[in-house]
Amino acid sequence: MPKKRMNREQRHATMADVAAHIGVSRQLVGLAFRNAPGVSAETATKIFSAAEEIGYQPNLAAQALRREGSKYIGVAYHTSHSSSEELLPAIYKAAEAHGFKVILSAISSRRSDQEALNEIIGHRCDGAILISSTLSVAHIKQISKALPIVSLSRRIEGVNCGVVSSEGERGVYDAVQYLASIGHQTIAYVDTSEMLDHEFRLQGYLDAIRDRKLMTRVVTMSGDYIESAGAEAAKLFIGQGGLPTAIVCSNDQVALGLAYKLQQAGIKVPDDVSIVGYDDTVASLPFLDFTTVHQDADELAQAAVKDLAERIAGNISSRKIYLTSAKLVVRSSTRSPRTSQG
Amino acid sequence: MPKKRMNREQRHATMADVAAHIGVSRQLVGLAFRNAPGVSAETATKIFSAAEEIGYQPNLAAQALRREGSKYIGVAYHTSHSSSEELLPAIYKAAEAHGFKVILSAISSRRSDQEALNEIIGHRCDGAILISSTLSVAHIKQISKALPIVSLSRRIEGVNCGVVSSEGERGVYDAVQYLASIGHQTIAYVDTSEMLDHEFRLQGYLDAIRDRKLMTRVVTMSGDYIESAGAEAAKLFIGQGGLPTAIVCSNDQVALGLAYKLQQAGIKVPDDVSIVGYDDTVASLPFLDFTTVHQDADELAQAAVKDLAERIAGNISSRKIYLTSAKLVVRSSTRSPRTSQG
DNA sequence: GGATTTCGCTCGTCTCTAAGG
DNA sequence: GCCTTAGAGACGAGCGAAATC
Repeated sequence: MPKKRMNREQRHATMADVAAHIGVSRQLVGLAFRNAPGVSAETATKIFSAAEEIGYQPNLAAQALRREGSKYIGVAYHTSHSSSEELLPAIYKAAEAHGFKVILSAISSRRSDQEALNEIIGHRCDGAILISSTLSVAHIKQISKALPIVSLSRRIEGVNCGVVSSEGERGVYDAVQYLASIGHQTIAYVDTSEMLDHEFRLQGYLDAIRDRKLMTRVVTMSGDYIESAGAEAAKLFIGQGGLPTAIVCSNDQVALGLAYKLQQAGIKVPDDVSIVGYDDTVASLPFLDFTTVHQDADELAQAAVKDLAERIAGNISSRKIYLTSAKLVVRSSTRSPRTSQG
Repeated sequence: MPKKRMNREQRHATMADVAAHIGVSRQLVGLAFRNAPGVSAETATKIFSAAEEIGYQPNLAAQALRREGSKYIGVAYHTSHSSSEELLPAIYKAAEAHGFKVILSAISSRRSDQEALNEIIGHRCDGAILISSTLSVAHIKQISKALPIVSLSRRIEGVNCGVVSSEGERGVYDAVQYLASIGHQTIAYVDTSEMLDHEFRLQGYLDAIRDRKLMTRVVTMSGDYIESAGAEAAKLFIGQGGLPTAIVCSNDQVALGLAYKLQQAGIKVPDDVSIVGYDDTVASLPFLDFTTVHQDADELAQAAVKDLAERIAGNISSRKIYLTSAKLVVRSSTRSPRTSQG
């Protein structure tokens, strides 16, 4: 004897409940919640206070189903990337400003990009932001036919989607120029080949070194954990004897691993060696206070959401790339090199 | 002249499309996708391959709307907590095993617990897991009337919800006992008063110190960033002269900040001072290799999801607490103290 | 007649009953 | 009995059109 319906107390309130509570039609409640014109101010207040009283919250599934667009933006991101800490809140905010809600879909070693994307499609998101996605170009190309896509932190080519990334070549270039300007002659770079878009940051290093007519010294790492990549790099620098006076890293986590390991070996930062990171995530922690290249989460998020919103509206359909600012922030992990003595 | 309907190509495929494609009824497709009995194996394969071909993905909104239960579990979590990295994938997995999908809802300085929860309610999740929620007891109490709740990493009292947390008192107790057993006499503890459930870990320290008849030395920090709390604690230890031979921290991030700052001051870990963390997040990074207390993300996630699933099924309605294992993992940040010399 | 309110159909799926091969 | 279809009524809200004051 299955009961047809839960009793009133136990189920969630609906528009009809709100309407019945104050004796108006369900549709009128709907208009009020959509801020549609045609609801008198007086009635609106009555409706909202009644909704509050009985604890009404709009059913998002019903809205998404009925609307022509779901008004959702799907965001696929890696739980293990520290940059998400800043990025996700920024995306929430930017999405809200454009009238979208956010559906997060996590990627991890146990949950593939594809699974994350399927969930986004299942929710009928109007568009998706893929953060640091490693899906193949062909695959993203195919997906982008069904759904507007923005690739964040990966400058994918050959796909008609939005591409948003910080201008790594500029940021690293500036960092190297700065180091050279305060007297550094041997400036090394720690490259992490598995990191997306690593090549642009590396290029910035190479360009600056060329312009300054210095010697390049690039250490390329491929570790899983990026902090560990920095630590491994430290071993190489120590082992090879000639320690450079400055080291630029492809990201903050690498810089942390590097600095930690160097200091453990009795090499002081910045006294013996200057270190520069990238991203301004952990670098901004007061006890580290690393010089780094700041990429602004809000700027990235706003560019991504704005482009996506326009794609959803049908105003863009070709590839478009946005490079957001990458600004050198000088803190206490860098200083002029010691004047070499005897 | 607004068009009533997008043309077939541009909208997402539905069950009806799949059915039409192979000339069966829409209902049969529904049965197949629900793995309901009454579909021949042959037909099932035809249906699934047709679905694949035309790119059909079930509309989650429609499912959630129609079903008695949405089969969603909402998870509210802080983007800035590193423990989420492991926990979220573990929750996805556990939820799937119980037939639930996961809806993530981020909490940050720009998005309150309340907003996160409203989204979860809006999706009509059947239950919610609140990770490290700082909502008031009264508030959670109220929410738990509308929705089964599990509090993860916060041992909330006075609310009829599931409570899952690692057995911090045991883990820290074991850590201190271990340090004492290898010869340490002065063992300090860094407490972070703003961290949820910090008191249980502290209690483990106090109990072990009492049992070993040693002196307590607790440094209580209240910083925003927990790595910074560790760094600040380092300053205190250095300033106060008498450095302990071992320091136990309330979590790994504190241990990292502490170790970094101590080494910067020329104090070697573990030669001069042994350090123990808690959580086994960053502690497991190879270059750190900190001794720590491991709390198992899968164990936490499974306990949380299982309890929640039973609450949803109506089998539990009172408060129930699960303490998951907290195991000391000895790595290279601890060793016997130097024998003191004149 | 303009502001306010209501009607009626619809989104895609589930679920139930009844019945056909 | 097996597998399959038909038909119909939800679920909760959106939205164009019609009705009311």
